Amino acid sequence: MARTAGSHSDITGPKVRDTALRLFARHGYAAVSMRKIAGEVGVQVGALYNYTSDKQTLLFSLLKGHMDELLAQRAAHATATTPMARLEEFVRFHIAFHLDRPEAVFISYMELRNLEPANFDEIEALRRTYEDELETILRDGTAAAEFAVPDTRLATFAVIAMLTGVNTWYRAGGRLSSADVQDIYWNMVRRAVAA
Amino acid sequence: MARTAGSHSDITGPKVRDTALRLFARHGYAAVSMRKIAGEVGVQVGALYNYTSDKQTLLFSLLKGHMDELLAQRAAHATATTPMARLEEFVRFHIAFHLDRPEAVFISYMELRNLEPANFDEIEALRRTYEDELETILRDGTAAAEFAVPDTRLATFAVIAMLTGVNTWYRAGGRLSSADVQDIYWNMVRRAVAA
DNA sequence: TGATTATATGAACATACGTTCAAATCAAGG
DNA sequence: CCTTGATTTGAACGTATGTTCATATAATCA
Repeated sequence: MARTAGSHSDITGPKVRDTALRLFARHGYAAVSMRKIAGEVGVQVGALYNYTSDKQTLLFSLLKGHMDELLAQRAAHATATTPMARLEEFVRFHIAFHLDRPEAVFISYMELRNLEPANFDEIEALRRTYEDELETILRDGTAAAEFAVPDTRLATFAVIAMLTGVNTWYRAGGRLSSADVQDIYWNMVRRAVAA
Repeated sequence: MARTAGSHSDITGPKVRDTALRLFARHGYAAVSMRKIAGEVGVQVGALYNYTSDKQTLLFSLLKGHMDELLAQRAAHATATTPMARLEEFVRFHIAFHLDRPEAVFISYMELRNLEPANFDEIEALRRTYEDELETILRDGTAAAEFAVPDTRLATFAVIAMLTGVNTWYRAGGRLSSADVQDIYWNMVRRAVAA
């Protein structure tokens, strides 16, 4: 017996995960059937259930994996000390990370509403943790008079929306590199919040 | 015979449209069945087809109506002359308009991928028209040395993403009014682009 | 090789989908 | 009141959905 156990211990086959990620991003969770995923993997639909307990768990697992990696990589890259340097680091990290995995980013806010409540709450808590890192930077910088931000919570939302928006237009291989985009956006963010 | 004619002339019943808008925004186009819409309207599913030729046309009609109103209202509110004043006017208009109809805004970029190609192209053209208005302002201001924007196309995307992001957190009746939000965001936008 | 375990198949299940249409109901005017 | 036309019903259509499971195949290791 190899059927996957409870939802906490799915070790979904990577090919199933990759295929589901791509199809969910392209057509949306509700519009992609388990049979479509199986077809792209090259397998009959029943075989998918050796790798996930159900479709909802597959979606949740993709979003959870994405958020876990976001927080892990962010922790690994946070080394600066002054608010200004920390903000620049955050901006560059956010753009680089998000441009590297557009599909995971896309479904991670597009398919949130298709999560069952408990799963939704778990993903939202992780997102909140990430946003709080930026807010802390903005608050520290404001306290140190490096930034002039009247409302740190709003500024956090504004900066994150602006940065994540890059994914709506950026295409790898286009006129600009990730580093180019980072330079331009960092310039705008800095001027928007600097004292 | 009263069945709706071709998709160009649907005069969908307002209650059907309102219900569909709300359900599509809450659960997503693919997850909402015609039977669910009918149930909320208080009618059997067959009756819906007196008001729309099919489900896809219903979605398209909602998005088209939203974009048409966006462009019409924008045209009615564009009166300023200097780049700085025009930018402020655009920022305040965008926030006010979007905060007023969060559900229409939500489905208008969330359900784009569920449009058939021809319908998608039509909505995208309207969106592009709107974005071009902002880009023109940024270019004029840069030429007049009022703004310092290295890449007007990127700055356009950045500003629009930042402004539209308001809809992800704003809730009517909360701590801030639409005017408060406009003040705070205009302050950030101005500093991000000003020379 | 033979036994054991891990995967894959193919068919079935109950349910849901978008759409159509004859028949029933309703609204308005003469 | 009766006719005419607009609207709604209720049932049916073919197809698709997520999930299960006995059976068959493939891989692993003694």
